[in-house]
Amino acid sequence: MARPRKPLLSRDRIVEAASALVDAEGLDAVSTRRLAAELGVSGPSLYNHFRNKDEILDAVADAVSVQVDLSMFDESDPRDWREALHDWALSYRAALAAHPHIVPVLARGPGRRPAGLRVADAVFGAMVGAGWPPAQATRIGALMRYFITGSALGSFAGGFVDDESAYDPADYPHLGQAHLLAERRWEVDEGAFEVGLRALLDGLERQYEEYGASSSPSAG
Amino acid sequence: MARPRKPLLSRDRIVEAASALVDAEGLDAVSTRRLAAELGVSGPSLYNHFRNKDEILDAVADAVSVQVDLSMFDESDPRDWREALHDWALSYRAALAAHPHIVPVLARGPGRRPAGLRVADAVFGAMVGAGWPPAQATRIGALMRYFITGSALGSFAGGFVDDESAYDPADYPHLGQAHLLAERRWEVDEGAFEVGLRALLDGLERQYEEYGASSSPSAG
DNA sequence: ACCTGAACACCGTTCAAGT
DNA sequence: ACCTGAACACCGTTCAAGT
Repeated sequence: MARPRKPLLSRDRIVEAASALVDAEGLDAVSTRRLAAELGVSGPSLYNHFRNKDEILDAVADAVSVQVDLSMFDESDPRDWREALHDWALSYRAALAAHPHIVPVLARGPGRRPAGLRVADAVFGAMVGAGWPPAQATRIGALMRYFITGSALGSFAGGFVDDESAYDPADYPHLGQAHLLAERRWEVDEGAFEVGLRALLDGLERQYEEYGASSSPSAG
Repeated sequence: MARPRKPLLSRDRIVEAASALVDAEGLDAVSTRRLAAELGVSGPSLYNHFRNKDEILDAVADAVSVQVDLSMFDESDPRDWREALHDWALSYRAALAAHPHIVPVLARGPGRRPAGLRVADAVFGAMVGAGWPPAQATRIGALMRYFITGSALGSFAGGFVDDESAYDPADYPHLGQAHLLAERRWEVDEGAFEVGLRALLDGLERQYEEYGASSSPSAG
C-alpha cells in the first residue's frame, strides 16, 4: 500500500480507538500492534502521528479532561466558591468514573496536556477570585484532585472479594459483612464520595471563615 | 544446575527483590526475567513460588500495608476516633509515600491481601466502636482511602512541568506561577495533604455531632 | 508525508527435562 | 520439589523501502 492519497490515520482517529480499547479492556490491552490492527493499519504507522505509546495514552487522558465541566467557575458569584467546587467535583468524578482505566495516567498531573491545564487554571483562578490566598488555592486544587482521583482509581467496595470464607473472624473480627460489599458497590462508593466531599467542603468553609476575619475577596 | 539441595529462592526473597526494583525504577522495570536475573536465577524459576507476576506485585503491595501503624485504634479511647484517624492517616500516607510506584496496585483494594484486610478491619472496627453507624463507618474507610491513595498516587506539584513557556497566559491566565510548583513539590503536596486531612476530619466531626444528638457509642 | 515489512531487543508463561 | 533451557505468542520501537 505504502502512502495512500488520503491519510488513513489521524491523531483523532487513533485517540478514539485507543480510548475505546482502554474502556473496554483496560490499559494492558492497549498495545501498538493491537491498536493499529483495530484501525486497519500496521503497528509502526502510529509513529507517524505520535512519538510513542505514552503520548497516545496522554492524549486519551486529556480527552477525558475535556469532558470536565468548568462553567460553574465563571458563571457563579465568586462568593459561591463552595457550590462551584462541589459541582465541579461531581462533574470531574463523573468524567473519570466513565473511564476508570485511564485514571492512573491522568493522576500523574497535567504535564503539558491542554485540557488538564485548563482544569487546573479554572479551579485555581476561581479560588483566588473568591478570596483564598494563592498558596491556599493551590492546596485546594491539590487536595480536591487527591480525593477525586483516589475515588475514581478503584472502587472501594469492589476491592473486597465476594467470598465469605476470605474473612476469617479470628483474623478480621469486624469484617463479617465485608463479603456483601461487592454487590452494593455503586451505593457504597457513591455514598463515600458524597460524605467525603461534604466533609471536605464543610472543613474548608470553616477555614475560609477564619481567613475571612482578616481579609476580603479581591475586586477581580 | 537443576534442583539445588537448598532452595535458591523463597517468596520473601522474591518480594524483597521486587520491592527494591519497584522503588528504584518503577513498575514498568519489573519483568520476570529482570527480577530473576537480579536474584541470580532464570525467569521461569519464579513460577515455583508465585502463580504469576500479578501475585508477586500483590505481595509487594501487601508488604507496604504491613508498615501501616494500627496501634492507635486499640490503644486510644474510642471517643478519640478523630485523633486515631488522623494519626493513622499520617502513618498510611508515610508508608505509601515511601513506595509511590506500587500505589496503583494497592489502590485496587485489599482483595485477599492479609495486611490490607487488617487495615480495613482496624479502621472499620474502631469507627463502629466509636459510635458511628456501620454504614457510615464503611464510608469513612472508603473516603479516607480515596484521599490517602489519591495523595500518594502522584505528586500534585510534580505534575506540572518546570518550563515557564508551557503556560501561555492567553490559554491559562492564572497559571503564571505554575512553573515554580515543581521545585516546591514537597512543601505543596505536604501542605495540601495537611489542609485536606484537617478539613475532612473537621467535616466528619460535624457529622458525628449530628448523629451524637440521637445515639451513643456502643458498649463494645 | 505516510504507510509497509523486516528486524531488534525485549516481554509473560508453559513445559519437558534434569536432579 | 525446584531449577533449567527451549519454545510460543506476544511486546515497543527503529528503519530502509516504497509511493
